[in-house]
Amino acid sequence: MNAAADLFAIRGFDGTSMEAIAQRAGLTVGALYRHFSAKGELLLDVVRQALSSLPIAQHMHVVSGRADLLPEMVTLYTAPDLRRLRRLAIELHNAASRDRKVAQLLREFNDRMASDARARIESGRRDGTLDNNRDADYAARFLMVLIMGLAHIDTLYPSMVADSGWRNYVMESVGMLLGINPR
Amino acid sequence: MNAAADLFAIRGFDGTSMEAIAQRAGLTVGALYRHFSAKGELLLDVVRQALSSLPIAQHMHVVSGRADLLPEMVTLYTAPDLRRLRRLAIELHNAASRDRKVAQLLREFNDRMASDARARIESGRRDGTLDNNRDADYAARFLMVLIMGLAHIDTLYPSMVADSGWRNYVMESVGMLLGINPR
Amino acid sequence: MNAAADLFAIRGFDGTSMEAIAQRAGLTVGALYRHFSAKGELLLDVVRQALSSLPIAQHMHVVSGRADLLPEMVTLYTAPDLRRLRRLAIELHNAASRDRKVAQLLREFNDRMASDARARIESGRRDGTLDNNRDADYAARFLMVLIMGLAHIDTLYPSMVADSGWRNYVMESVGMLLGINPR
Amino acid sequence: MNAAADLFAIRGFDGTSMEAIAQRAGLTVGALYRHFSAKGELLLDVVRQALSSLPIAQHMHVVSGRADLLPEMVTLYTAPDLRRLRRLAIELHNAASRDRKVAQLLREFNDRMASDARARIESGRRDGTLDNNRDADYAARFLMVLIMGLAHIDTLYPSMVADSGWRNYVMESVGMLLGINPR
DNA sequence: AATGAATGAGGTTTCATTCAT
DNA sequence: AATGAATGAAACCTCATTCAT
Repeated sequence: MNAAADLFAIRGFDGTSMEAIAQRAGLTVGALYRHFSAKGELLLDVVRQALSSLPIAQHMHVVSGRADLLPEMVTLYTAPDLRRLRRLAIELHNAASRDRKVAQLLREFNDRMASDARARIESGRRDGTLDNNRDADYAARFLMVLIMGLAHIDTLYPSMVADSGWRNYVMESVGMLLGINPR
Repeated sequence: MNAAADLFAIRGFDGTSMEAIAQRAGLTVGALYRHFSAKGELLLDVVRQALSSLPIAQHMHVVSGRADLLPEMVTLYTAPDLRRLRRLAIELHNAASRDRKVAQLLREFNDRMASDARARIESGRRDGTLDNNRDADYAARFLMVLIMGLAHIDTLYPSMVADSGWRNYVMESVGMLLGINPR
Repeated sequence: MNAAADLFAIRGFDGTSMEAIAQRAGLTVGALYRHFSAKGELLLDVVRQALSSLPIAQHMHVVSGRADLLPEMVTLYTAPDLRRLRRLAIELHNAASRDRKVAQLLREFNDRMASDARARIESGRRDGTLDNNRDADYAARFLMVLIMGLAHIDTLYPSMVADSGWRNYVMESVGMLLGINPR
Repeated sequence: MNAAADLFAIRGFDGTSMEAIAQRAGLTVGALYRHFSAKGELLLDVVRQALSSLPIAQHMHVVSGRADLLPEMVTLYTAPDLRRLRRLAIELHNAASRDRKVAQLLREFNDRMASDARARIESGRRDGTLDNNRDADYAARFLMVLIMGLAHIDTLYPSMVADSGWRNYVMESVGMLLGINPR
């Protein structure tokens, strides 16, 4: 599964052969088929694992409720060492537009993430961390959209990946959008 | 080329056969090869045409300089009838991560777009349309990132596509980020 | 198609690879797929051709109506040089029990054959060639069943294939069953 | 072995995997190989068992010598609940045309059956049950051929399977062929 | 005795590309 | 310029068989 995730991220689903996955995993193709009934099934499993290992998903479980962490959570996606993760995220969307099941998994995941973000925003407003009355649901989804955009940073502006000024700009922008109160 | 663009958007580059393209274009495979020396070449041409037909590119040529149009330009990407365009944009990024030449085309295009946006922002500041001192270059790129995120709206939140509240939210947010002055 | 028919008869459908068919036909596998969309389709076409080339089918078109030819028509199936045809007939039944479409083709064909035989029997009774009142429909089907049994002669009793006494016995038996009048 | 016989009858030899047999038998592939050295060996054993469980074979042992039972013995093969048996019989012939050893088993079996039938016919003539001078050996083999034809009744004329008029017709015909005296 | 993961060879199918016509 | 049959190299998948446990 690790091998598959790697290759799907590097070469895409269509560009990755079962042979290649098997080789990278140190097995034969037949062996692969004992564990995954089809290539599509393997993708599905990779998707499931990838989604739950995504930084936002991790955050959601570990640190609950705090709104002031949202800017950091978004900015996380620009980290230089997450390049593969970004590719995989895009690949997921790609697969989703071709495969019903992947699409559903993705939709469920995104809804869950948006829900969490929204809850944080609403709680932030109650405790005064946030000072902004714009629709919380839209705000939450806007953040997710932004994250998805950031996943393309490597092809859009490769030079930004290592640019700390850019990271600050992103954080600040998210803060503005949500209306985070200075300290 | 139109047929190819359609199919690349719907099924992806790998998922589209030369046979299928020929059929949709109303000719045969052999004829296709008289015009394009290889499938990759065809992709490149499709990319070139697609990039120049993208709404931003159009805007750039037609209406120059005005900063207050930026929110609209971004929001354009959420229109229900541009679904195929969004798919194609993503597919381009996909191709770029596999193909050097596509990657270069895309980089050049994005740089041009960011330049234009930046010029608008700077001009907006001079004439008072914008009231904001944050880095203009980052701002321009941020908009491009956002547009790319919006290209994923169909898989992220299909229900938002026809939601006019959402469109307003996006416009408003872009306005906030740029510091557009209420006229 | 000829190559396929040969091989299906010799090794059966499952035992015949597209590679083998291509080789025998002097082509490559890919070329085969330009003409037949799948192995099953090829089988179907072979079946169609085989059915219409079957001796009974030929007889039906050429010599119509005469009842006194029925014994010969049945006995035909024991001829030494029709071994491949017998194998193919059995293979058809085999395929029919696995594949819906083949089953339907076969059913339609058998019904047509039985109809023809029945018409001959009824006409034979009217003109006095046959002297027997047993149900004509059952009689016609019984002949078809018998033919199918004779298709197994090579595995049942290989030595009978070249035995002219046996051929006479079969003809005589069919005559008895139908009540053919000694001229 | 029972599981194997079932599956061979339903899906054919080639269409049945060792995995499937193991599963249906409630064990694993490895276990299967402890009992049968190869798939072909398993087939051979299934064939042996199937042949000895065939109705004729049973009859032969239980009720010996009587000629007047022959029509019933033949007609037995049209019973609605013997569908699987008919499929298996055909499958045996199929296997025989591919596998030497199966072919030999089948030949021996058929010779034994024909011998028995012939003995009954000859004894029937001596005791006056049968009134017919045609060659007893041919007659016996003709019955076997007929039985084989009846094995195809499900694909030839499915509607006949439950038709009691048809059963009578078959019995009567066999009676005629053998010259059974109305008691 | 039994398990079930692993192998390796083979099967069907697809497809970019070529080429005689 | 166009056709469409043909090629050859892959791709996905299956399966009889083996073998460490």
